[in-house]
Amino acid sequence: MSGGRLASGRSLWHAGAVKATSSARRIGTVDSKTRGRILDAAERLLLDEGYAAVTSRRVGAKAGLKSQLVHYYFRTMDDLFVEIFRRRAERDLRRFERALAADPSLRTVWKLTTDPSGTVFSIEFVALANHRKAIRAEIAHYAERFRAAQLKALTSAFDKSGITADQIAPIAALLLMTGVAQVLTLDEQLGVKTGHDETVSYVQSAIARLEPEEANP
Amino acid sequence: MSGGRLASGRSLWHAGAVKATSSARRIGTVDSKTRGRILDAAERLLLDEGYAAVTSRRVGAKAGLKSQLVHYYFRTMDDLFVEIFRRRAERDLRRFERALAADPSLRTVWKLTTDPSGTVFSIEFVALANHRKAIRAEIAHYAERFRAAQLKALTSAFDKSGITADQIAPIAALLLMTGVAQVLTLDEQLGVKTGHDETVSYVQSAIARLEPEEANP
DNA sequence: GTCTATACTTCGATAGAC
DNA sequence: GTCTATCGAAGTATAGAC
Repeated sequence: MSGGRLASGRSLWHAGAVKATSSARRIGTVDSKTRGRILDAAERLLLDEGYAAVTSRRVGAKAGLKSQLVHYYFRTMDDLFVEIFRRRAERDLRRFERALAADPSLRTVWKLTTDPSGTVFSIEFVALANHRKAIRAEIAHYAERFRAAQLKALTSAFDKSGITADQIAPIAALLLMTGVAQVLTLDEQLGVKTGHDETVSYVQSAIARLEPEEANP
Repeated sequence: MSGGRLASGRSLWHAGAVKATSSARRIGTVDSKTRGRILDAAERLLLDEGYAAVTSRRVGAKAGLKSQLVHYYFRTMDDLFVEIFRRRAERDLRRFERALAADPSLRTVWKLTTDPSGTVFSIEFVALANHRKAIRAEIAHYAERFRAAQLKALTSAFDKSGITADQIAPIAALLLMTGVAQVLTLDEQLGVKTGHDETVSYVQSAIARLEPEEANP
């Protein structure tokens, strides 16, 4: 077939000679509107077709720009990936904190955890992180932050509902919910739905048992 | 950087002109020893560096063969991917059935489910399936078979231990275990371990509660 | 800030000799 | 069954004009 990108590019697979010293190469400002469009296009591409589809040429095309502009705003494609991830993670983190501040309950955590696009996003990045060190570090960092935020909310929800540690520890409940959400989403991507209804209703009844109804439906 | 492969290749990303009719191109026999070596090398590469590292050239190098031999044994790279998957899935499936025939218990299912290489393998393929139709179909097929085999074992284990459906349905228990195993493995790949000990011991005690000790430790 | 042009690398795939 | 040779496409990245 044709050439491509994912197998050896200077910056993509090995570290590459970074030429740390000289290099007067110009880089666009972070608050540029064009830069935002590039990130939008790249994120869409990532979600729809996987990280392998995120090439400077395709991103440029999707954004209606010359592919070279991608290189103007991002020194390497790794930089672009890290930025896509950071931007999205930061946004989701805020959304999370806002929702949990408004209603710190088990069911809110469950609702947020089962957002499919969030899972697709993180699966794609875990696969990507599998072989790109710079990206792995970034993801690990946000994974910890996410878990901390969720744990905090879950802990306060447990306190409120009087759930004790000998029933289940908040952190265990969190990993359980995260895991279930992940399998369900992955399955769905494949078109597999065996047992989904039973599992969802099990989780929901477990939540209802631990955290009896109070106000919202 | 350099060229590469994963972004547009004729057969990799779009369907490509398959030229279904003519094409007298020769293909090696399925029982060839060389073919096996190619599959071994490709599987290792996939596990260690991700699917993007599986190119005909790199596979050839890893197997100590000319890359063209990869094309001799596999018409397209998609064919190679499907074969890697099929071979491994079939092997795991047999291993599964053997282990569960010997000891059809909840804890055996848990032990098998938490094999990290199995999870890494399937994550990699789910990411791959995200944008390759032919592969997705294959994975979905095996996912169903796996689940069926596991479910059968779990159902018989539940019967044996007298676990009833109003505690938890076998299929729900299966998805729960699969999900937890997935999160744990993914986390570990990133170097994140927050809450793992608590979660593992929760699962183990849940298993012990549902399925009281009998013989093996 | 954006564009044209271009260097260089790797990829998938095939043809044809041995 | 394996090798040499080669095509054509796509990728990352840079230089330099506008």
